[in-house]
Amino acid sequence: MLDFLGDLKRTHLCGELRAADAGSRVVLMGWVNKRRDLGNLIFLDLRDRSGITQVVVTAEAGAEVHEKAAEVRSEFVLAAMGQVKLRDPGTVNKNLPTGEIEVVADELRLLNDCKPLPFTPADTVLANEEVRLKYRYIDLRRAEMQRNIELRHKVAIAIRDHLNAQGFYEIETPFMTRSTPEGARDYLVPSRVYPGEFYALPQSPQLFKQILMISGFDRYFQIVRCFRDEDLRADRQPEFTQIDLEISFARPGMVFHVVEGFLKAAFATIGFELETPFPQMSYDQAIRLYGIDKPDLRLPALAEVNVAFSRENLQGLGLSSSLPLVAVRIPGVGEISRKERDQLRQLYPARLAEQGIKVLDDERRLEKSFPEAMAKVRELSGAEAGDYVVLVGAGTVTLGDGGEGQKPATGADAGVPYRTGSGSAGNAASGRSRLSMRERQVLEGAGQVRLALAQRFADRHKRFEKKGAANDYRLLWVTGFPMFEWDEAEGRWNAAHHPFTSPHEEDMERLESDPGAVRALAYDVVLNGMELGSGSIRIHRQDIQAKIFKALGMSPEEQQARFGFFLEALQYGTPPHGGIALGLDRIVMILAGAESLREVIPFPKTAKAVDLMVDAPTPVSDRQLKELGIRVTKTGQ
RNA sequence: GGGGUCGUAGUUCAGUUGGUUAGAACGCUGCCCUGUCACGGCAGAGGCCGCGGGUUCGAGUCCCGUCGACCCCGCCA
Repeated sequence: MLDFLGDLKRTHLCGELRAADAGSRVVLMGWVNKRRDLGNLIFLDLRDRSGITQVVVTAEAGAEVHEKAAEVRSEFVLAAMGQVKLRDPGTVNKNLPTGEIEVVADELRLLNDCKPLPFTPADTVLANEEVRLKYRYIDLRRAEMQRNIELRHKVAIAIRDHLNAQGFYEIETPFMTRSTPEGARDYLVPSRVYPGEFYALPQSPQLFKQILMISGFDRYFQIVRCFRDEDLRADRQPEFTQIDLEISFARPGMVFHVVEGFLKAAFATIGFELETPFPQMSYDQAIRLYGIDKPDLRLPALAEVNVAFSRENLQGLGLSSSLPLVAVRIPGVGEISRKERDQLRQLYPARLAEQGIKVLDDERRLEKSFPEAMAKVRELSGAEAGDYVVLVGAGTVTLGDGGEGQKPATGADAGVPYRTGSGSAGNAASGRSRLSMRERQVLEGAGQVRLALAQRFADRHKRFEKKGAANDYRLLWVTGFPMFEWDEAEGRWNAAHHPFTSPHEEDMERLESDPGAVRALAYDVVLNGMELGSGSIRIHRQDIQAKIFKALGMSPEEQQARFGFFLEALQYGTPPHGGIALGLDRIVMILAGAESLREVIPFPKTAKAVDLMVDAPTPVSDRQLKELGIRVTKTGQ
């Protein structure tokens, strides 16, 4: 028999009571985390989001309350009234913040019962994720999920407070907007009023926030949901939350300062003091030192070790002498058996072999053949005893075993500047050392080997623990990204960041002559190998914006059709501006020490973009389709 | 789209070389128990071995297909 709440009021939360409260009369309300029924003595662990308090019901308290207590099961919802009592010294529970006291109940109200559960929040072994997601409301009761969601709240509040103090307005932008088929696929929303036409859910509020700058709001931010219809990963959900901001009259340094400020505040929520400002590194440097544009600084950089070998020795090893030979060092690995080493080879991306990139991982054998060179390699890479070192270089022979499907990379050793259509333009002109396509392949290959090994040996070198479980937060800015990337499939240039990014002022005249050499005023903020956010100084002049669209192969008509409203807006007094967007989910994931975004999103989707709890997506009725003027030609099952 | 791991009771898992009636723990039901906090004791219920097909005298186990969860590649301006 269930009771009504009546006008009963809660006096305390379940995690609040301490020894000092002994003697006071309290009313607690919550869920039964666990019951221990000893017959005439029953213990109920009552739980709410603040914690757990032990409620004791004895037979002496009266038949009515005792019978109710005996009836209670896991996750029943009840109100317990009684007196706080100090526990006898022998019965104190040191694992519980409230463990010094208990509530001796003289009355219980059963506010609701609970069916036998698929799993309980009190379980020590975690249920399968499929089950957890289907019964997400139960899963979210678990202490860990409660902590994660609370942390998310605190981080969002800390960031809001910080940005507010810095003069930012939080301004909402539409969810139903225009499809701009560039980059990720859009989620579309059909229009009933205009059959055959669609709104799109925003991949980001990019154009709206730029327009807000045109409108004179000076500093905008929004903690906003964004949508991308692409395949998922542990760190990618189709809907995700961004901390989106834009600043008028901005220089990159201003954006950096703001981001550093609110990240400091976010990390403070877990009691971690972040050092600011963050170091900065150019894109080229990142590739050279780490073989990736989002370097994980917790592990040693790559070392170029060509000088250790003579040209003949390199040729003897089947390696190109004119391309980098890179040492990858993973500290603290210790002895590796032959069998282990063979297994490690499975971790290296298959693409390396196709590209003719060699991984030399038999150090003992190399030492035998080239003792001096290998000593030099260890010196150059800073290796200490127990560090695992493998060499990555470009093979001279790119014909594979079977000799098929492994065409030699064109211009292999020729030092052809990467990303130039012509293959010859402006290396010297820029005054910057540009990586050839082949050099980049070697360095990126080494970067991938580095990450694969780092992950494999995460348990052996403490500094690099699993994805989220960092004890060491290394942030940095990566700057000077190329403006364009050559799209092999489409045979044209793509915007590396997005087409509203301003080219570097010095590189403007190369827009047409040598697009591959143009740097963008774009920047990423990177944490332990994960891209937390990405931003840029935007184009604020219509003429430059049109040039960029043109460089991207967009005809004036197409520009007009897709971005006409924006090109027009740019002409009505647009201030210079720039901004950034950071993934809130990723930040919270890192702070929570979680390994998947799903652990910090209350209602996430599965890898196939399904919500298992509400079972979405679903087919819709013919009536709905008819109203929208839509005919379905292909169904999922 | 491709590769990998997994799918057995409500849950987490075990299940040998293909061989009788598929097990354990927790949970659930009933009984006992006044100091438990992973309470304890006794008894009991609970299975489409993801689904479909095949091989076989015989399939949880082998083969093919399919569905689902997870991880990775592609993809993610």
